[in-house]
Amino acid sequence: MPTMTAAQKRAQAKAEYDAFLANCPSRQLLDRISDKWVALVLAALGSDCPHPDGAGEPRSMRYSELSRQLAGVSQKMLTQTLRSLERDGLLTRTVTPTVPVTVTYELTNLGLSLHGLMRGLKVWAETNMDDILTNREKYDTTGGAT
Amino acid sequence: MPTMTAAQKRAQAKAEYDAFLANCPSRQLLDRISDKWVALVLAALGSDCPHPDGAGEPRSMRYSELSRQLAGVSQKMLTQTLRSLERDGLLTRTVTPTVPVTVTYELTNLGLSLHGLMRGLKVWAETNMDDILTNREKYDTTGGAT
DNA sequence: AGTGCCTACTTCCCGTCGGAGAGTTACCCA
DNA sequence: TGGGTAACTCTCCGACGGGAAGTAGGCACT
Repeated sequence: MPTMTAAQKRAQAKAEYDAFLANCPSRQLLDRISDKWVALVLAALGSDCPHPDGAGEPRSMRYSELSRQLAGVSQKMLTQTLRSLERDGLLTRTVTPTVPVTVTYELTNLGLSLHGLMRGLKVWAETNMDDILTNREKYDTTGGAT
Repeated sequence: MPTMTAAQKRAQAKAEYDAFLANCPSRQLLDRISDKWVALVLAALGSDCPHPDGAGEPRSMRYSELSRQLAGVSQKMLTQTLRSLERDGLLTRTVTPTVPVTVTYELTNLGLSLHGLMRGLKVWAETNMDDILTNREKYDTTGGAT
């Protein structure tokens, strides 16, 4: 690939994002979205469960609502996760000056496109839990006691 | 849930797996698969790229091969990740007593079912990298300097 | 015989990250 | 003035990940 304009190079670079490479930006992105709380936040911010096949529409949720739904998340991690997702443009943060201030979060279109995958992960985990548990038992019994 | 056989309880538990609950086993599973290295290992252990639309067949790879492909992974994390994936029955570990011992890893059917999702994540990251980068710039410029 | 090397780990040290929980701000109402 | 609530923010600390060096054991070369 010798003679090439900058634009062409850029276009090719875009096409060549490869998360397998340590220094590729997409690696950092994959790292960020490969996160328990990111997955759960994105899964939560779609419809609850009405459309198991379709992706589901974005659903705006309040901070406290998310905190309740994602049982066990610390406030620190929830805030931190939401901030990074907002920064990446996956969701929007809206402050409404009500009695005590109300903050709502809602998926953007970009976020919605990830939502499908994340919901897929969640569903996969719930679906294959039994198999996994069985495999673990087998592994621990068979190979565990060397 | 008073009178119930163990089998009934198990059946109900299966139906009620919900990764949103902190104490649900599927939460732990989601936590485990929401991992940078897990995602990359699973993505790597499918065909390289020949069938961008189809999932791709499982491809057995050697330890050193994985180590090379997943640039930047520490041996410790690679071993650790592979072990946990083996324990969960997502891949098989095969030791061949060749010159220096050769260890190959290959996806099981269960692993293959996750492979699709992981590849999806990786592709998503590579595809939307530009948007994300743009959003970050915008965010850092707009909201960064309060 | 001894030295070296190769693969696939394992061990140790240490910096960073996540969890727990208390504190803070801002506003309204009694 | 005191209390209550939502959405954080701060602090401490233990656990986890990365880097690098050490290990096993079998062949190959000198």
